[in-house]
Formats: sequence, C-alpha cells, structure tokens
Amino acid sequence: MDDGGSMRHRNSGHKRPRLEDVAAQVGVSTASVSLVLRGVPGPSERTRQRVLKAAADLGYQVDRTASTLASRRSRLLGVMVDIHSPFHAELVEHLHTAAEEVGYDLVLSTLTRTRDEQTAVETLLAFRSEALILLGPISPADTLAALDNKAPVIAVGRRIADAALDVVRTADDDGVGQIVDHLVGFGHREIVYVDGGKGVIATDRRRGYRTAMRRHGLGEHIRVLTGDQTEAAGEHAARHLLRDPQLPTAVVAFNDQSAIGVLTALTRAGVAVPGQVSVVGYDDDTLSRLSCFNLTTVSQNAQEQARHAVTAAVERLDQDRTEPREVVLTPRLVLRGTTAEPA
Amino acid sequence: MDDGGSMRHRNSGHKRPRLEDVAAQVGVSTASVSLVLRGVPGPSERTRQRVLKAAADLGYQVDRTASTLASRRSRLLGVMVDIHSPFHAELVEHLHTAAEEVGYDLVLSTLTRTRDEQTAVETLLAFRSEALILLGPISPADTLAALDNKAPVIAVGRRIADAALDVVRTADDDGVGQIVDHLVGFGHREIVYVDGGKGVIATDRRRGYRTAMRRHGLGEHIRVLTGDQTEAAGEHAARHLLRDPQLPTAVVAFNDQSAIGVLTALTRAGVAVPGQVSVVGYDDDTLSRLSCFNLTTVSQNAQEQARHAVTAAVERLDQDRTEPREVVLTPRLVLRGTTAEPA
DNA sequence: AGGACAATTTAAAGCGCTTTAAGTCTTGGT
DNA sequence: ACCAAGACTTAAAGCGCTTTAAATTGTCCT
Repeated sequence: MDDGGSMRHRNSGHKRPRLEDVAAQVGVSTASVSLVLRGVPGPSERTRQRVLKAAADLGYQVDRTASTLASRRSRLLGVMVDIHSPFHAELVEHLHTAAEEVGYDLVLSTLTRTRDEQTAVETLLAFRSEALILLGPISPADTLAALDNKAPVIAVGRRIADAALDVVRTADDDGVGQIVDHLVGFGHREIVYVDGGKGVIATDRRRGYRTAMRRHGLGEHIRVLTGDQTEAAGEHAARHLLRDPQLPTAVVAFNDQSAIGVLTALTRAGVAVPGQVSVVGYDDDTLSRLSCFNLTTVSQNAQEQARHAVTAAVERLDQDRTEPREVVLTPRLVLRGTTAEPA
Repeated sequence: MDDGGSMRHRNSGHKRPRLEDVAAQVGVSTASVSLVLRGVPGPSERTRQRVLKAAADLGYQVDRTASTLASRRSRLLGVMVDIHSPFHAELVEHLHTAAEEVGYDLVLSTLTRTRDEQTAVETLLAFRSEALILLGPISPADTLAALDNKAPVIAVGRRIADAALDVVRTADDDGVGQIVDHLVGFGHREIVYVDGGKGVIATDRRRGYRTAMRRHGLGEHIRVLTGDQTEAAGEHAARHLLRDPQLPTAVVAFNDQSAIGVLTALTRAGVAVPGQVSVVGYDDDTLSRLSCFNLTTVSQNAQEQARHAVTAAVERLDQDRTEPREVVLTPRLVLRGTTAEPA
C-alpha cells in the first residue's frame, strides 16, 4: 500500500531496463548480451536470437553514457552550427548521413546571440565528442589550433591561413570568378560588386571579383561598393547606384541576402532585371530559389563538403592521419533568371 | 626514445585530465574536488580556492558521461527540431536560455529527409534526456502518449486531442481570427483563405477563418482554396483567383511561404498589393520581414512558448507534477505593409 | 576412450564521476 | 583536561556498460 506515493509517477517500478535485465531474462551473462547487441562475432546463433528477442520485448535501449564511459569511445562527432543558417541546416543534413555510414553519431551545439563559439565548443567537449566539426567558425586561427590539441578540429567553409588543422571549404574566389566569366560571356563590362564586410570569406570573394575583372581586361571597371551580409546593405548599395547618371549593366553581391536587397531596390525604382541590369548572388539560399526572385547564384555543394568533413574526421580518429589536410572544392554556378545580355 | 611513435599523435601523454588529477595536484580527495566543482556547500574556503585554481591550471573539464552515470541524472532536455525551420531555430534559441536559467542543458536531434521522428527521439533517449521537448511533432497522439511513459514529453506548437501529455502552443484559430478582424475593420468583405493541407495546424487555422467570417456575418463569403505549405501552392491559388472576373479584396494564406506565392503571382499579374488586394500570411517568418515583401502576418511568440516548454519540463522533473497541462498562448498580429482598405 | 583444439560463455576489472556514511579535526564549554 | 558539537574530509560503493583473460563446453581425431 505504501507505493501510493510512487504510483503518482509514471515509470515508477519499471525503470529503464538495463543490460542485466535482458541477461536475466535470457539466462546468460551481461557480457554475452553486450556482444550480441553490438554485433561482435562470438555468440552462437541461438544465443543471438534469444537475446535479440528479449531486448525487443523489454524495450531495451543502450545507455550511451555508460557505453561511452566503458569503451572509452563516444563515437560522437561534435558539430557547431548556426541554427539560423539555412546553409548550415543543409550541411547538417548531409553530415548526418555521412556520419551514419561510418558508424558515428552527431551531437549539435548551436550558436545564438547569447551563446558564443567558446561555449558551444565546450558543450561539445563535455559530451566527449571525438572530433569537432565547426561550421563557419570565426575564432582566430590560433584559438582553433589550440582547440585542435584537445580533439581533432575540422573547420568547414572558411579559409584558415597556414592551417595546422583540417579545412574543408569551397574556393570563394573561384565562385565569384565564375560569375564574372558568365557575365562577361554575355557581353557585360560595367560589373560592380557589393562587398560583404570584413571577414575571411568576404575578402576571398572580393579578391575573386577583382582578379576575374583584371583577367578579362576590365581592371578599369572594377568598382566595389561597401556592404555587409544583409538585405539592407544590398538595398543601400543599389540606391547609391541609382543616384548615378548611368547604371552599371550588372551587379554582383556578396551573398543572396544582399543580392535580394539590390533586386528589391532596383525593381522598386522601375529598373528591369535582367532587362536593364543583371544581378547575381552567392550561396544558393532557399531565398534565391523563390520564384519571385529566381536569382542566379553560386552553390557551395553542401553534400560534398559534409562528406569531406566526416572523412577528414574519420581519418584522424581511425586511421591516425596527423598531417593537416585542406580540401578546397569548386563551387558551382547556378543559372537562374536574373542574368541576361546587357541592354 | 620509444615515444617516437606516440609523439606522432597530439594529445599523447597528457590525455584529458580527470577529477583524480586535480585532486592529486591539490592533495585532497576526489570527493572534495567534486564537491567544490559542483558548488556544493561543505568544503572550506581554502580548499575551494586551491581546487578551483588547480582545475583551471590543468584545464579540467567535467566529463558529462561520467557524472550522468554516477548521479543518475543527466540534467538534459532532449529537443527534437526540424533544422530547416526558421521558427524552430528561434524556439531553440530561447529554449537554450530558458533551460540554462534552471540548470538544464539541451541536446538537439534533428529531423531530416532520412531521419524520422522515431529515430530522432531514440537518439534523445540514448543520451538519457530527462524530458523530451518535441517541436511540431507529427506522430499520432497515442504514439506520443506511449513515449511519455519513458520520459515526460512536451509537445510544442501543435494541438493534441485529449492530450495525456503536456502541450504548449498558440491558438491558431484565434490568430487567423485576428487577421479576419483586422481586415473586416478595414472594410473588407470578400476575404478568401488559401488552405494549408491536412494536419492539425491547418485544420485549426481553417476553422479560425470560418468562425471569424461567420462571426462578422460574412458566412456567405467564406471561400477556401486548396493549398499546402509551399510558395508554389500560393502561386497556384492566386492564379486560380486571377481567372475569375472579379478578384476578392483580401487573401489570407495558411503561412508566410504560401502568402508570398500569392503575392508573387498577383504582382506579376499587375495587381497592386495592398492597393487592390490585401494579403496576409502566418508565422512571422524571416521571409515576411524582407522589405520587398513586408508582409502582414501573425507571430507565434517563440520566446514565450520556449519558456513555457522548459517550465513544463521542470515541473515534471523537479516538482513531480503528474497532471498533464496544456498552455495555449495568444498569437500576435504583426501589421506590415500588405494590408489596407479595400479599393 | 582420451586429448587437442575450436567454439562459446562469463567473471571481473574498470571507465570517471557522485554520494553517503564514517571518519578526523577543531572549538568551546565546563 | 575532557567531551560534545560542529566543520571538514574522505573511503568506498556504485552508475550501466565494455573488454579481456580465463573457464567451460563441444567436436573431431586417432
């Protein structure tokens, strides 16, 4: 009668079943059960079947914390993401499948306004992540290098000078180069670039623009407008252009957000896109695919980056590679409706 | 000399420091160190200082897996999210701060094309989450109820009939009702609704529309166009409307995505918004805030929902509440630029 | 039947921490 | 001086699992 109190709680009495419970049910040792459940060869077929049945009957589910502790391996890859970024979302999706294929699990830690990289990474480490996959880290190179001493670090999406750690990224300069090639192919010459502020990525893209322009003998037409990563910056830059007597024939923006700002301002001013001005973004955001924008842009191939990141981690963990490796993928131009021949 | 091999690995020699290492450094027992590090009263101030210093010097970081195992508590809230949803992103952000305030941590498990709710939840349980916060679960009520037997479940954002578990959501019907009130206040009468397909949420919003229309004596003007949650559906619906001799004066869409489809199709057909037709969405997506859309919509107040979800979890875990509770918040109309008096 | 060898099974020692009961020291009162 | 009452400190027993060495059982020859 005295369980009146405990009966108020569900779960009372039968708590989570343990390995021992399964073992008792079958009449074997916990060692055997553990072996069967992990698929380690050894147990006889008969034992195997009976253990599997008992486990299913009891609804047994392994306790990660215990097995991590005992095996000294978590088989966990820690991933730091900006949960607001659609691109990161896509990366995570592919990281999941890639990790699963090699027998690892993912633990995510997100960046928010009140949660910086330091905190996010500490969380990952507290879970005993064996390697850290950092999506678009902004910490300085030496901080990352120091971190790499605790667990292999794979930086995704950002160039790191003289990296002592693994890096997987796309060639941002090449991406912008492809855009310029594409526009020049159409016959454009007056191509302006709306910048993305400071930061490694912005630097690379800006350089890509400059280099490509010069390569086409358009060095004198180089024009970089200050901006950042927001729609507002794009609008601002476009309004600036509209004040000039003569519009350029094409505008390349740091990213899709900014490009959409440009698009909005131009359209609002009655400028036809791509009739009078072509506009190009970068990232192949969900945004750029909306039919009302249908923005020509550059895709970073999330899937391939994810695969390389996981591979890099596995090489570090299971194949003791120690030399840092940098994987630079070629981005892919995505032609949509905002580019055409100049008027 | 024989450590040539092991020197190839970083981390060799000094692995992650343990409680024991800190204890040895200070010359006390691991028990004392544990006490100090967790802030449990008992240890003297002198010991406290020395332990803290040693821990910092060694770069000690607690091993969650071990402490979870030992204390039989993970202090972890498992959160299932759709990583592609901007709204979920916002919720997660607030869940983080809310959880931190009450001494819990979050572990995220994401839904993807290849990862269903079942899998996501299992991951959460494997980490020993003490409670499960499911954002927009689609599993049937009885599945969720069964799950609630393993760990308290808090369903966020979705109504669950006769719920035997905690629910935190906004009143979707009320939200759409507010939209209709707003439009009627402007003098609109021909208000059509673009539906969001099947699903509990779509049902509620549709009902909210119908009820509000009747409340205003506009029962005869009720008109629901089939649709779903996509931009394409909105475009499709709008094109349908454009075929009629006479356009309605206002269109209410299931969500922002769909509303933007409507907006795009109308604009493209030369219809002025809000001059000729007003358009309203739902969700207060990032999208709706873009200056080129500036969509009037309804906000679900992520912060408040997050707080309630965490509170519900804590009440279950630390204050043994056992009666299920449903928290229904009132959504908030966000007035922007796509609504005005009818022409 | 006896023994070598392979096939299974299991006892037991942890993994790094928490927790509680049982110390050990101080104090201060008498 | 002596003892009770704090104030600290710590030994030791797990938490639920993995892993390895050792034990047990079974099989096949000669």
